[in-house]
This record gives sequence, C-alpha cells and structure tokens, in this order.
Amino acid sequence: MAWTDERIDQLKKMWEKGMTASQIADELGGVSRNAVIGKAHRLGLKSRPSPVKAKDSKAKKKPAAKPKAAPKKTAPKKAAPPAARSPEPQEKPAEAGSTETATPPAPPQQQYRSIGPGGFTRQSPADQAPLPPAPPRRLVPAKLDPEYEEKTGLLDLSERICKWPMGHPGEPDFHFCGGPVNPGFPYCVEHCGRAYQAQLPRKDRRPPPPLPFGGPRVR
DNA sequence: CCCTGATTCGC
DNA sequence: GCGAATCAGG
Repeated sequence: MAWTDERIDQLKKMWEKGMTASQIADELGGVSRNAVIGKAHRLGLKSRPSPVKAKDSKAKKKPAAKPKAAPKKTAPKKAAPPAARSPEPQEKPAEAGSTETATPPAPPQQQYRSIGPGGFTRQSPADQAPLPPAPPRRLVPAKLDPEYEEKTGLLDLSERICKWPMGHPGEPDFHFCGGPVNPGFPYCVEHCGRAYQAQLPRKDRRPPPPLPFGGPRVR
C-alpha cells in the first residue's frame, strides 16, 4: 500500500490526535504498526511518550559480559552519542498564585435602591451577589460506571479479543465478549461454536426469531 | 504475555 | 523512502 497524500494526511491527523501507531495502522489498513511509526518519523512528526526513552543521566557501563551471541550482521554501532537534546523549553510559570486568588466576597457597602411598584426592591444586575467561582468540572467521570467497568468496548477490540457482540448496538450496555480468541478466528472458542454451525436440513429449521426493533424500516 | 514507540538497516 | 526486525520500557 502506498503512502498517498490522503493517507499521509490521515496519518498526521491521527498521530497528532494521540492515537497509537497500532490504531492508526489498522484504521488506515494495509500497513503495519511499524510502517506507521516509520512514516511518522520520516514525516518528522513529534515523537510521543515512548516507554523506551527518557532514560538518561545514568552512565551504566558494563565493560564486559554482554556478547549477546553476536546476532548482529554488522558491527553494532553502540555508543549512542549523548548528543545534547534540543534544550527543553522549560516553560514553568513559577508564578505564585497571585492572579488566581478567589474573588473576595463583596464587602458590605452602602447601597442605594429604589422601591418599585408593589414595594419590591429594585435590583440591578450589578447588585447581584458575586457568584462563587464555578467548581471545576470533569468532562469525564473519574471512574467509569461500575456497570461498564470490565466490559469490552469497541475500542478494546484487537486481533486476539473475542468480538462476539453482547446485547445490541445502541443499547446502553452493549459490549463485546472480550475473551481470548480461538486462534485464527475472531471469536473465542465458545462463540466460534455459535458462529460456525452447519446448516440444518430445511425441515428441521426453526422459524427465525422476531427481529429486534420491529424489523427493517419500510418506507 | 500483552502493549507501546524508537531505531536500524537491507531493500 | 519503505517497513520488518529488533530493541527496550511499561
């Protein structure tokens, strides 16, 4: 599969969106995870938190004892030069919370109010007691509803996860089996048994169960 | 084991 | 330029 401009564009978007190389790879299709990573680097895309990095400052020298059976074809060019990485921006605002002090409650002060018809105290918007700062909100619950914890969702699927649907799409608790697959199949052993069945002779077939949601829409 | 990204190097 | 193989941390 070639890297067309379009696919490169998708790659960039996904990469910058934080998707993993694997996710990007099988979203694009036709490329491996390695291909995606390789391309990303060639494109000069920003590297992202990698497990195997950020290790430094410890010069561990093991002078001897590491022949490794010489699996390399060429002379292993060790000694990665500790070339000074680009100077980290080091943007640490060091600003003591001088600006984020909570708004102090308005001090009691002389106020002039007019009395409206019916004796109501007139109140202008400026007279409104200052609203306390809104509490910080979470966009996402810190903890998943226990009902969905442990459930296998669409994004959890992989080549070794059983993709047998449990429930129906659209239902709140729709999820996937999530068990280990029967190697070579998209389902676990149990669900392979459900998925792959020989046809019964016509006379032995049961009528199909009623379709959910009232069946196909007729226009 | 599984996952991740980085790097190398033959093509 | 490409990406499999390899490395290495979580």
